[in-house]
Amino acid sequence: MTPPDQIRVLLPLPLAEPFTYRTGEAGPLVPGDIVEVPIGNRVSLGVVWDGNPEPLPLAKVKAVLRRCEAPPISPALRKLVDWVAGYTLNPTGAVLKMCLPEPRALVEPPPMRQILRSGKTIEMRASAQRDRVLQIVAERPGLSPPELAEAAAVSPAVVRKLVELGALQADQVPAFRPPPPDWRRDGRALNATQAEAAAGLRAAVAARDFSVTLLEGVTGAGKTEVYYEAVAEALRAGRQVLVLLPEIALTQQSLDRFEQRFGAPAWAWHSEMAEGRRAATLRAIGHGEAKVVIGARSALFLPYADLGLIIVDEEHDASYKQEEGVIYNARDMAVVRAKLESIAVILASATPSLESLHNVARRRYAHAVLPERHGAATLPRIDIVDLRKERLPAQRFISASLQAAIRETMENGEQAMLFLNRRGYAPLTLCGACGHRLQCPNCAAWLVEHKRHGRLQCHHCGHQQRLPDTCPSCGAEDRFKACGPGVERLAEEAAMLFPEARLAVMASDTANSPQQIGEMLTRMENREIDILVGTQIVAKGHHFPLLTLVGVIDADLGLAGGDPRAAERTHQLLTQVSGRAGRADHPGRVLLQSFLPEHPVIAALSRHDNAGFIAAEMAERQRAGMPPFGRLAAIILSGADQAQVQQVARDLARVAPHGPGLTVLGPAPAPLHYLRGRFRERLLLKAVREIDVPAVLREWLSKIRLPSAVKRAVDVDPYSFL
DNA sequence: AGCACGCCGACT
DNA sequence: GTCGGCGTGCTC
Repeated sequence: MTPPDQIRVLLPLPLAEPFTYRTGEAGPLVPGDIVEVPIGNRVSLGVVWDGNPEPLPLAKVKAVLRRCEAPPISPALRKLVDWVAGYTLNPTGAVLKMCLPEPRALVEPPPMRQILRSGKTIEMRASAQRDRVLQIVAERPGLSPPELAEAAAVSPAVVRKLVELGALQADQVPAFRPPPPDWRRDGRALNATQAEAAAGLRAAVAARDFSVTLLEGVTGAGKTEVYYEAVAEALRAGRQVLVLLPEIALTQQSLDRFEQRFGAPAWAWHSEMAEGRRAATLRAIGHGEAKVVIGARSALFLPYADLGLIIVDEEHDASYKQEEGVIYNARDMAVVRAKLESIAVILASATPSLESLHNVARRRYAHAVLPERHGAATLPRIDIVDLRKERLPAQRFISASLQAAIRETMENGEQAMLFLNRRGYAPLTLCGACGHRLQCPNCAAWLVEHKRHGRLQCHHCGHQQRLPDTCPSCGAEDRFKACGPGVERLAEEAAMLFPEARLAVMASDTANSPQQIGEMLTRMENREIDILVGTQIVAKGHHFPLLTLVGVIDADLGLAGGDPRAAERTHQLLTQVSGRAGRADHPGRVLLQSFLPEHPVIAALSRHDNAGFIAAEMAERQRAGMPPFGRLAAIILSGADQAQVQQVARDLARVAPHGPGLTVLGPAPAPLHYLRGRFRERLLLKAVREIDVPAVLREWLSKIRLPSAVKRAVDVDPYSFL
């Protein structure tokens, strides 16, 4: 037996199991306590974990340094960490790291803010900059160093030096704390169906038990207003709410809307936030001060003090899938967390995933449907432009029909949007003399020209280079030809066709911060833009009252490649884009340019036959044993030596599990067979629902020891079926 | 994840 | 002759 003063401590490191420590001077410790422990020759935070330590030679066992004054990690979150680690086949410590992304934040004293006032009169060299700073501080004491530097138009270094010299006096005051949201405020009036759905959601929250509700409603049906009622209910009970969004692009408008509704700001969480802000937010979450968090998928694992409700907005969205490190789907893990916390979760979408619809059909999820559009607006008319009949001139991408529709829209004083899910100028650049294609040195992918940066970019690894003057293959000068359209090129064509139009391009690289996106949306709302050209970033969320025409440049784009999920994805994306057209009393119109008008996806869209498409897709999945009727897991092996990776993949295939309801496909080159300098092979396990896939994977993978040069990633429930 | 240890190329 | 590159392996 292990000595009674030994405990297990999980460290936020990629370690499979907690380590054993002695309680030492730290006194009695219980699971969930945050402690400081020695590891190697440094010090790390860790969490006291459940269970008894494995016996270990006493000499190896070190003592806990101290117990931290921090809110403990709750039993539900500890269970979630263990569960996710087991399900995704990742080290438990790697999952814990997602709960403590800013480890010191929980432990450190509350954030303070430095403010400045005039200090001693001292002998120093005078300068215009210093004089300005001292004058401003005399008039307006209480500014922070960066604010003062900004106000005096000097660099922060000037202010820093004056503090150092004593000419400025710095004081510490508690950082600004936003007031809590007011759940007593009334929201917008709801119609009968909305009110009914809201009542159901309120009841689910008040039940203080696990439940899942799929909230389905077309764009503009008022989903947000309805789930705000559930938020109000959770706030009334004094509990915290997490609202997950698929993209940080949507956070700003979501925050604005929340503040309008509840009279106080929510807390944002996403990976682009500055470190200090993240730390302050994490602290507020852990101490229960942050009542509502609006965030990207990484917000799911944070240590909420008292979580009472999770909302997953746009639940069908592929961005919920984390594709690196611990590979997980935040929507699915939100349901798991809700189960472990015994709370309600709401999945909201205009185009629910087949998984969620299937769970509704199996009566595992409740279903609330908001059928009609809010107000007088009707669904847009969707027409197909058959590009086989209406040929486009070479290197042109806007058909005559679409052009005419844009002209008409502009003459009516309304706005148009052109949708093309491709960033940059052209997806491929080749040499007109020899046909050489400009390719990424680290990936099996073409380099994409971005004219506004004057560079070629790889969209997979971040490689960038200047457009060369001569062809690297044949040396021909100035013979590069752009092939195919990207949004930049589309905007160029639109500008040529409509020289008087005010154009804007919106893609993840032209508008990448919530602020920039917010600005763009405001310009659109204020009618400072006539034609908005955008990638999928414009597909979701926002409503533009005067946008009446949506042109989809290449409706077939997502259908290529043969992935059986492509149909579902494309259908969702195009439904979302189409939903942008027409609001309030302006009927909308959508033109889909397609070479495949008979394709089930395109045909269903033009008939507004959502139900028919879903039914056909479900039947096909069932026939093929694909999700949501069967389970999938992918294993991706990668390494710099292609032959070695292939060998390991074959070895793994040789010991693949077999049995009723189990199939292993592959190995085959992964969809991107060369990425960031590594070759990738993929194996796919397909199983019937009843099979415990992670257990099968664990058993299988334990049979092969990987050479250290070959890395393995496991993707349970992969998003791509290929 | 860090960090140390360890074995092969360009410099004081 | 050393300094230092990053491959490999360990941390209670």
